[in-house]
Amino acid sequence: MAKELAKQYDPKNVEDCIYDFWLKGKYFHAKVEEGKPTYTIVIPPPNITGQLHMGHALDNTLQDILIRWRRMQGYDTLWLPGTDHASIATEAKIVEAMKAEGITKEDIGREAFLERAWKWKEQYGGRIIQQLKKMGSSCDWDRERFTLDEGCNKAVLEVFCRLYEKGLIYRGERIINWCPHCLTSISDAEVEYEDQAGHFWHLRYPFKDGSGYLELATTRPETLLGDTAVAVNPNDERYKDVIGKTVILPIVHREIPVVADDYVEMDFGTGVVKITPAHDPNDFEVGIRHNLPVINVMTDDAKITEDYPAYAGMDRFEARKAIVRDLEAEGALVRIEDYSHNVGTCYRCHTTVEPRVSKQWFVKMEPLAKPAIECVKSGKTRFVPDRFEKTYFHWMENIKDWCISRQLWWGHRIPAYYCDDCGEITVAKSAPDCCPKCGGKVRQDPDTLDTWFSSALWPFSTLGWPDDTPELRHYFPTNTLVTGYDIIFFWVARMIFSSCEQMGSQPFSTVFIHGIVRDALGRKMSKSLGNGIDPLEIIDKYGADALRFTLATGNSPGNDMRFSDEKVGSSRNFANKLWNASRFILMNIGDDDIPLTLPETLALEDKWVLSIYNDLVKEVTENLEKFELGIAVQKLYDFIWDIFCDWYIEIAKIRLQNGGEEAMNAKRVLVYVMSNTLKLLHPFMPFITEEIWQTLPHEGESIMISAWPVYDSALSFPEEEAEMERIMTAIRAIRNRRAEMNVAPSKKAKVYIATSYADTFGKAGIFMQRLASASDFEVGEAFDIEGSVSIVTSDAKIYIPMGDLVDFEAEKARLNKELEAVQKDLDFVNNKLSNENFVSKAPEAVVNAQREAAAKYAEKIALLKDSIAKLG
RNA sequence: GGGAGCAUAGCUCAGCUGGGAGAGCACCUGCCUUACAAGCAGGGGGUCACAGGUUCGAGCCCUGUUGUUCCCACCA
Repeated sequence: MAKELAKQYDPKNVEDCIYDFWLKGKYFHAKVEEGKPTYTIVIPPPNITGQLHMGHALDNTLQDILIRWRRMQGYDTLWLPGTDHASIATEAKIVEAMKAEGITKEDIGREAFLERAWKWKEQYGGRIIQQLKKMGSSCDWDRERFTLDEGCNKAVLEVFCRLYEKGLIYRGERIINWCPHCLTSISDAEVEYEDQAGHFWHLRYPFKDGSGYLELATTRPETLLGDTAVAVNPNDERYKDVIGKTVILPIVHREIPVVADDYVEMDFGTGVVKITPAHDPNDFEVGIRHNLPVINVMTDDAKITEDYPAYAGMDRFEARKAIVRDLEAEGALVRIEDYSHNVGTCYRCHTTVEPRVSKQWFVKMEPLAKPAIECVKSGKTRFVPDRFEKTYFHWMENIKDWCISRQLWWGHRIPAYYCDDCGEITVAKSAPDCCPKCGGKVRQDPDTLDTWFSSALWPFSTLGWPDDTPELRHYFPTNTLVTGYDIIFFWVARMIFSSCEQMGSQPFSTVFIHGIVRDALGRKMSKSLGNGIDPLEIIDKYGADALRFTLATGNSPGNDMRFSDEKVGSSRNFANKLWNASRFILMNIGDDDIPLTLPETLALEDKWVLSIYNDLVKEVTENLEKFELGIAVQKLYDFIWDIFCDWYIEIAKIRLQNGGEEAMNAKRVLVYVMSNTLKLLHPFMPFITEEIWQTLPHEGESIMISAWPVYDSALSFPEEEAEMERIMTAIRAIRNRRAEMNVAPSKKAKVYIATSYADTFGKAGIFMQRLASASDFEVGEAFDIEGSVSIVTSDAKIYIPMGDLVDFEAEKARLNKELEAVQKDLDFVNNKLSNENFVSKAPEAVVNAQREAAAKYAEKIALLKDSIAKLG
């Protein structure tokens, strides 16, 4: 039965085993129980290319805490897991692997490429799932999904067609962000702006009529090849006369007009701007307003086209140098100025994006944004912390159309079919045999959709939509979405508008936002810095519980946290503390049969610990409801370590040693408090709590399906709490005094307590022996002890005869010092109480508390004075 | 240019709706007190960034300042 347990807890022997036990019990599986309240979380699907990092570890710890807690509360709980196909990232990985073999995408063709991609997915896609299991994640693995699986594809096609029919998806030639490295368009959200040091090249564009020139500045001289106008502000007095004139583009020697447009700022630079509609979003708009030609001067990989033989084939930055040189030779270069400016880069590869005109598919956002804004404004979806709603609104209110087509193969293929004969475009869920208009041959659009298009449908596509499934009816809308603030735009916002549009309802009621996990120095963990900490290594070293506990403790909603090894170390110590507390209990109960209920007779200390435990239940539950996970876990830590271990167990030893019924009662309370506290801690530290709970007397198969404790007014004992507090104060005061005097714990001394709380202290004698090195103990109204140290608390005066150890002068000085301090306290409180305004305006409870404090201080002063007087 | 966060003990951070400041780590002292030295007991250490204001009362609310981090934005 009672096996010999190691002094130190070793998570390695425990965690995998317990996880298998949970899987075998099917405890993670959501059963779709009609009539039961539900609690649902869909996982932010990690990329199949990814390896578990601290961000995942935090995100999934928080989700698992919420899920486990709600499951114990009796909800029909679903945590739906899955992975994301991550089109750009995955395709890049496979292309790279092929490069090593010396082949390209084009060499093998689309089908063979996709075959490879799926193979890759089968091989590596499950890796991160295994890693999530190491964390203890209680996902319903029977319902694992993939953003590119059949069901998600069905949902994607449905949404695409619906939006197309409503006119909310269109195809058009627009200026988009192009990544010359990834060779695809990317959305606005996927552009990351970086401040880069660059230059301002001041150039001269001469008038055709020879009447001088216009001076302007550019940060990108190479785009000059595509200039089709020069613009000034219509209200700019300086240039009133040149509007409509013609200038000669340097180097190219093309004639281009001077146009007037409000876009030009008069007080910036010279007030003249070169207009390159094909390579600048603003210029593109200007071009439309003035009906300017659009001249694309670059290839897909950002090299100059054959149209400019002098620069053809040059990379854009190479071409820049060559063009500047030629400008200088031509006398068109005025000067070069240092200038730092914002440059857009690809979020994946950080290549400078090239704005480029091309034909792409777009989602018209404005009509979709409106209901999505309303969804949050009305409170159907709320953000925790709510300041992120501001971010969300700002983005939604200024949203532009979403470029959704990608020039990639790995992804959901756009369901648009073009007729080569008549040019008809057919958008349909399944490929038409021929053109519905002319019967001609059709071919499908080669492009795929932005990965986020399918992730946007995740909360309902994973539940079976567009089919009407029991899961969808039962679990949708979901409850909580847990994610980092860094993907509010990418994902959260898009799920909200997609759900509002397709489901007519919010996808989830709460968005619980967390920050990012930084390294010990506060730096973002990154591959290039090499400062990433591998969660799996941490688990290996300290255990998953310690990692989870650390992440939960550090969590304050929406805030970043720093991660360090030392923090996990103290979490591990806590796990060990828990382990040893349980060892102590197990050693004491031995083979005894311990009922799981509380005994009829409760001792003072029992009532005290139960009362505090009972409040803890209430507080932890409330904290969880408010997503204050870090506060909840801190309270559990304090209770377990300070209250239960340091005080209750120590005191319980007295009765345990006495044996008999007393001992049995103590055991029952120990088991009761311990196992119920384990339940409260279980969502945070699932493995060790299960392990201990199983070895303690228990009912049921697993702690993870046991009932979450509820507050019980029968366990509220405020009177006993106050009594214990008096005793504890006295014990602390004695310990303090002895420590100051450097008295070894082994040197026991008799303790006399003079107090008006004789009843209370009457019960404390044995505590004093155990916890305050008392050899003997006496309570009375007053004592007159020769050669003793006296200690004063607000409830009692304590004498400890120490004989020759006592230095009367020092003793007197100390007491006087203390008297002074207490007098100060009393003055402060009295000052408050004599303030008319305070007494009349402050709440009664606050005033009463101050009055009580004053009385205590006064009492203590009296006792101190008495002591001093006795010393002569 | 707009917006947001942060500033509390040597370090990392809590501090819920305003009622005399807390934890962990680190440090100092004493203890192997048979659950735990990954521990026990005790201790030192803070004009809560600065300046105003509201209030009987401000770490907390308001205004401004400074420092710092981040997000958004088309000034070529």
